[in-house]
Amino acid sequence: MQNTLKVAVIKGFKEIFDVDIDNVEFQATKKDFEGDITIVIFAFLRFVKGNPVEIGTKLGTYLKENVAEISDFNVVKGFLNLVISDAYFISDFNKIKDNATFGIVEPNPDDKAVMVEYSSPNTNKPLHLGHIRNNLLGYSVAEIIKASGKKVYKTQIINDRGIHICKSMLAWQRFGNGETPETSGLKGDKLVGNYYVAFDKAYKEEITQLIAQGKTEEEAKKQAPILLEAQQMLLKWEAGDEEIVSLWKTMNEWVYAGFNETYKELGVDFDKNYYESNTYLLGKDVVAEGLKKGVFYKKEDGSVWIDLTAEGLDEKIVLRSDGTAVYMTQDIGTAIERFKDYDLNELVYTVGNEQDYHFKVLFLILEKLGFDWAKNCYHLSYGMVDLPSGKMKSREGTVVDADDLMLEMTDTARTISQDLGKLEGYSTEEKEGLYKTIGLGALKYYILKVDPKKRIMFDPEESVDFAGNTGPFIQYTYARIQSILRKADFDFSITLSANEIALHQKERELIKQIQLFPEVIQNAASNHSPALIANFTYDLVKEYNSFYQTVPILGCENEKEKIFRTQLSNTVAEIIKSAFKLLGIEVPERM
RNA sequence: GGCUCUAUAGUUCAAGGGAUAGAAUAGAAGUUUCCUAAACUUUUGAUCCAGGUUCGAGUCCUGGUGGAGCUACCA
Repeated sequence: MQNTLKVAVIKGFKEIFDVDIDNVEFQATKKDFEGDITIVIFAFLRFVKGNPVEIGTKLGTYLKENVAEISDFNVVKGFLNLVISDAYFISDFNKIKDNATFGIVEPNPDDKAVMVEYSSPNTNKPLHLGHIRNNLLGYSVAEIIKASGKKVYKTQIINDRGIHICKSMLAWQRFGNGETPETSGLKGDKLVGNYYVAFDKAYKEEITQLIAQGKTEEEAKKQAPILLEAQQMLLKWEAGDEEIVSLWKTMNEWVYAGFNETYKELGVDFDKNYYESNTYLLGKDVVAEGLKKGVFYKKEDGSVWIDLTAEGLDEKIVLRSDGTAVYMTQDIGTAIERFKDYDLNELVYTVGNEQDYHFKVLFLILEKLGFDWAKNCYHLSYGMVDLPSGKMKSREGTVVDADDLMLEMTDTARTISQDLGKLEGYSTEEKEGLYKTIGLGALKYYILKVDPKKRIMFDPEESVDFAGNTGPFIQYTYARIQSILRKADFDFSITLSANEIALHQKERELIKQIQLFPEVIQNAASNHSPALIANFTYDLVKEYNSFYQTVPILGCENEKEKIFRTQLSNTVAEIIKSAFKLLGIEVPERM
């Protein structure tokens, strides 16, 4: 429609005013004014001198005469509001209702793919609320990009090596008495996490002792025997010590089993896992090459650096003086590896905003090394999840555990559902599945509706609601529509033409909202923002509920209107379902 | 100190440089003979401050102020 109008407007300006307009911008007409689509005349004042109202009137008259779909117009100040004919809306809606994948673009198999990295946990502790935001965002963005017509690979890099896992291993050796997930009944990640905490406790005790013996705090922190032992263990691991490597493998397997449970509950998945134990040596040869090319330089002590002061950043180390890799080295190597492994065009990193600087530097380095895909790397940066009690700190035990939180949400959904008592005739199993759908729907929607780069204040006690702009509110609308469809004992699949029905105002509004869906998906994909999908869906539901309360659907006496309104309901439900799928949220048939 | 992000109703979130800044929640008042009241309708209430650019600024620019993060030969 916009394209048709654009051509007509350009032609109109040429014929009426004899000027060439390069671009025309449209916006949806505000609800308080009559019309469907609006052209802002002010924007043309630099081409055509004169009174905006006069220009708008002339253009409106021209469009009404020359564009079949424009049935009327009005001009308010500098705004030309165009009224689009019912016939256009009805014929467009008929196309949408028969299109099962409306808004979703199939990927072209020949196109290069997008890789989305998210989650990327450490193997020394369970997933927490921060990981939930990361996982939900990464998964949803991957699904949205897929729906926008690109092939997508979901990946995570598992940080399975380093001093942190040695700490858990050491504590387990010392205090564990051979405890396993089986003997303790604990999830593997929880078990290993407990030993990480145990290490920290023992470490702190040793520090206190050393300080009592007269050391400074700094000395004590560096000299605590348990820490030195953990560092020894890391060296042994790097040397391939059989006993250490075997323990490392065992404990990591426990953690992976635990993570997989959490991922499954959360509804996220991955196409490929990268393990840091395999990738931590990558990147060194690239640094060597870069050194030859003069991208990097070497200091007297042998460490390698890049000077980014010309770009307004600092100098950054890329290789230690002992020749070992740092985080940046690995990331350089891993990025290159990924572009070798897959036919990629774009790489998205879902990582918290505390690493904004790191990724800015990383992308800049890749660009300087001459990789032209560097400009297609994107850091999907998101804000922290804050608790009323302050920042989450794993060492202080002030974290909200991912599994616990999901359980809590399901419990809340159960309580509310039971109070409402609407699920008679459902088996216990079906009910439990539904509580999970609703509870997780609330959690996911709550987190995804917020602009990723903003921080979220999360109050576990009360912040996740079931009324208002929430997941369950939208799920409820879907379930209600399913109820209508179950009761519709007539054939609502037949297609009605424009001369058979006249549109009610609420139906026009609803169709306009429905038509936006494909554009919203594209926008959400290019902005990497699930929040756009969430807020669109909420607007759609608001519009539908208003329609639902205003005009009778099954109770409508006019048979054709009844059919049309049922079709509208069905289409709204289909879009809710598609949109929520992109957010990783399920929709219930009943609730 | 330097760099980055952020600031909108009491609270949680919206607003592609466009019209009278929208929702939700909390507060006040109402609506169930049709389809699920987890709904709907009405109502009170906000752009951190000072400049600038523009026909037009919550949005862009400059300078403040508040909040957060980064500024490791940790990851």
